[in-house]
Parts: sequence; C-alpha cells; structure tokens
Amino acid sequence: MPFACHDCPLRRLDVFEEFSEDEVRFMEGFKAGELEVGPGTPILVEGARSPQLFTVLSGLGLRYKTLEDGRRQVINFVMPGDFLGLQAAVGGEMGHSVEAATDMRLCVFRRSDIWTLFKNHPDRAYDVTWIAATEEHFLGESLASIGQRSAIERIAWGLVQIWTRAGDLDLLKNDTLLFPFRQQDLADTLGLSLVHTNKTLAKLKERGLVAWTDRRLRVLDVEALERMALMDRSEIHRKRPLM
Amino acid sequence: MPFACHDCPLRRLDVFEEFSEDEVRFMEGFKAGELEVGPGTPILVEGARSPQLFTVLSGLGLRYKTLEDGRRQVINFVMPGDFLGLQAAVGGEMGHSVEAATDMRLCVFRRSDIWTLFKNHPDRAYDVTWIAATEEHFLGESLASIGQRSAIERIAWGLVQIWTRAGDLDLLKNDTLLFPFRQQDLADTLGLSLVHTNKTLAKLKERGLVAWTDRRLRVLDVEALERMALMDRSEIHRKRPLM
DNA sequence: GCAATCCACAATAAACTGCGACATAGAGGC
DNA sequence: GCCTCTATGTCGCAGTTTATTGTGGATTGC
Repeated sequence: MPFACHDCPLRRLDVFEEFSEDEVRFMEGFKAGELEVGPGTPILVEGARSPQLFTVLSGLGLRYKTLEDGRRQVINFVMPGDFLGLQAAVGGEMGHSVEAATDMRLCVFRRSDIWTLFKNHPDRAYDVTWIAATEEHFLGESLASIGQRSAIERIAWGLVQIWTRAGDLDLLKNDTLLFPFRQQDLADTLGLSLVHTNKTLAKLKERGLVAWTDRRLRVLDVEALERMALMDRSEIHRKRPLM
Repeated sequence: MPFACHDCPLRRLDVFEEFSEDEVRFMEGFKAGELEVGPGTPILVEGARSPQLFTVLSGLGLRYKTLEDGRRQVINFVMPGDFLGLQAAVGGEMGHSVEAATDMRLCVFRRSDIWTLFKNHPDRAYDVTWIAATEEHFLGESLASIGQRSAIERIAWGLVQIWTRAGDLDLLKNDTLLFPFRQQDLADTLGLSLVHTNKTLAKLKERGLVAWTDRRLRVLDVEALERMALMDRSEIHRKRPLM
C-alpha cells in the first residue's frame, strides 16, 4: 500500500537533498498514486505521449531506444530515485522506452500537474531542470565512452558507473549488488556485441577486478577499473534533488 | 552593437515559438549583454563553473569532451538558437566544453538571474526545462547512432542531422551550407577515425548524395541518406522555445 | 612583386587488429 | 525437453594505425 511522502524511504538516503516540511506537504499533493509492476513491464514507450510521470521508489529497469531493424541501444540503467517521463511531459513524446527489469514500485505524478508545479513551486521546478541538466551531463559521458573508449575501457567504465550509483543508493548488501540484467543488456549499453562483451568481461574476471555470476555483481577493485577507463576520480558526489 | 530582443533576428524564424509582448520585455531585462568571439575561442570549459549563460545569435561552434589522454568526443554542433551553459547554471559544473568555430555572436545572461526567472516567470522556466529535456532527447539519438550504426550509416545520419538543423535555421544559401568544420570534427562526433571518415564520405560523394569541398556542404539527396541511416521520417519539426 | 617556407587539411595506400559473425557446447530453470 | 543465458573457439572484415602525397593559404624574406 502507498505511503506518504513523509515516510518515503528514499528521502533518508544521503545522496538526496533534504526536503523542507513545506516541500514534503506539496509533494504529497502532487503525488497521484503508486504503481507496482513486474519484470518486463513497459513503463514508457518511445514515441508515445504519456499522461504520467514517475519517480522510481524501488527496483531496477532499463531505458532504451530501438532502430527499425531491431538493433537496440540501452541509454542507461534505471535505479531508485530516477525521474521518468519528463521528455513526454514537456516535449510531447518520449525519445526512448523504459522497461522494468525487476519488480518495481513507482511513484506516479500527473503530467497535467506539472504546470502548477512550475507556477507555484519554483524551487521544485528548478529541481526538475536540475535533474534534466544532470541527465544530459551523464549522457555526454556515455557518448564519450561509446565513441572513444575501447571495449575493455567501456566495460570497466560501465561497471564503475553502475557500482557507484548502486553504492550511493545503498543497494549493496554484503558488498554485492543484485543485478537482474543480462550480458546482452550491458552489450547494448556499450555498443558492443554480446560475444565480445562476454570475452572482455572474462578478462576482467580473470584479473580479479569483478565477479558477476548468477545475477550477483561484485566490483572488487573500483580504482583499478577507474584507472583502466581513464575516469576522472574528481567526479564529486553531490547531493541531488528527488522528485 | 547589441540590439533589443524585440529586434532579435532569430525570433522571426519559423522554428521558434512566438514571444508574447510580455516575454519580450522580460527577456530584455534578463539579457545582460552581448559577446562576440572569433574562431577557436573557448566559450565554456568542461569542469568549470561559468557565471554566464548564452544564447547563440549567429555563428557555429562545437560542444565536446576530452579524455585525459587527448581523445575527443564531439557532443554536437552548436548552432544559432542554442542555449549554452545550463549545466553549469543549475548543476554547478559544465560536463563539456564549448568552442567557437566561426565568428560568433552570443546573447549573454547572468547565472545569478536564473533563479528570478524560475521565481517570476514560470512559463520561461518551463521553456528552459523543455530545452534541457529536448537536448537529452537528441543525445539519446546520438548514443543510438554511435552505439549501433555502421560507419556509413553514422555519416549519413550525421549529415542529415546537420542539414535539417541548418535548414530550419535558414542557414542554407543556394542550397549550400557554409560549414566551417573539418572531417576530423565529424569523425570525433561519430566515433570514427579520420581516415575511415574520409573514405566513407568519399563513397557518399561518389554516389552523388553529398558534396562537401572547401567548407561548403551540400546534401543532394536527403531522403536517400535518411533511408541509409534508418532514420524515422516521422520526426516532426515542432516549434521550440528560444531563450 | 614573387619565391621560399610553413602549416592545416584532404586524399589515398598499405598493413594490421579489435571486434563482430557464426558455430557449438554447457548450465540452469520451468 | 525446450528455452534462455553464459562460455569459448575460429574466421573474416570493418575500421584503425601509420604512412605519403597533394593543395591552397598564410607568413616571411628579398
């Protein structure tokens, strides 16, 4: 059963900015309901207008685009706290699809309410923009990875990316992440073939940097992977707004 | 010398939404000045905080990221009407750099004024978000191209992209675009080597689909290129806001 | 005025290789 | 016993790397 924003478990995480009492109250009005879906459920569909926006409360999913001939590009992995459907809300149509990979719990907002948010809650509107701009930032990183990095660098990069996000969200139990995705999903994220992803992954496993079997992912040496992927250690973990 | 927003030549273009009298007045207050820069001038720098935001009035440029070892990923080509620096304005730091490729004229806004925009002009705040969400949309397209398309498909895709944008902005004179970029820039956009870009481009020229010499670009058969790149003909040209 | 010298870019060639395509096998899971 | 996913091996090619050459523009020198 739905809970009040006041009790939202996400709010407690360090990654997210604190809410003022006023904001909590507003969000409780803004929240239109909750939605639970199972693995494989399409949440938003590329090219469609959606009357709803979502914040992920729990569970994992995928954002992806497909070309006409079936090739698929995974945009990124969807994790708790992610805000879904903004493109459709302001632009008109979604540029990609979103699909659940596990059971997911979503907080639902009405597209039609978005305007009142801008009108009456400039601070929250600002946060929405913040989120959009930050997402743009990450897509730029992805572009650079896919465009410039070699297969092994890309995989290292991708794993670090997933691992740090999961860490921020307190998703690591026993230093292990329950990771419902297939190698094919990672391959489609990084623009690599499945086979080559598998083989490259094997190298990282041999070197003892990663362990990934049976839907359980462990990154054993983050720094080695970061070095391998030429990543900026400097990426500061800033708090981010939660819708 | 600077002109008032009322006389802004961009506003007249069909691609941009009409301004209400009220909006024009507000923008004239929001506008902090104008800036003219020459080719090669860095406008925004990755990782830096910029106290300013810009709208491109004229001229072309590049957005790009660089890895530590010098590899460069061009995020996209900057054209008139583009809004620059939002990431730094709301997030804190730029995720990429922006550099002029020709003489450019920029409309300058103060970062510190952005908040009053959200506070007092929800419609304009909404537009800012619209722009951010749309940019995210385009980056998703780029990801799919670089991740999934073959070299020739990518180049076809890239050229169509440039060509349509330029067309919308009325940049085509005699069906020709003055295009200040080098093949290297296109290569870095598409994640290809310079040599392979050159060869693949040559194929498109042979087939009579494109002509590009001496900084003049002509796309002779857009539809053939679109087909080759498996592009959605459906991408509707919607009006977009101008900041 | 016109060589002489750079320099930035395009063009093309030749050799190498990272990654994809295809094939097959094994390991759960329903 | 089928289906999905991981694992590995072999082979070939798309795309990279490393040249070399040509061209027009800009700068210098006399």
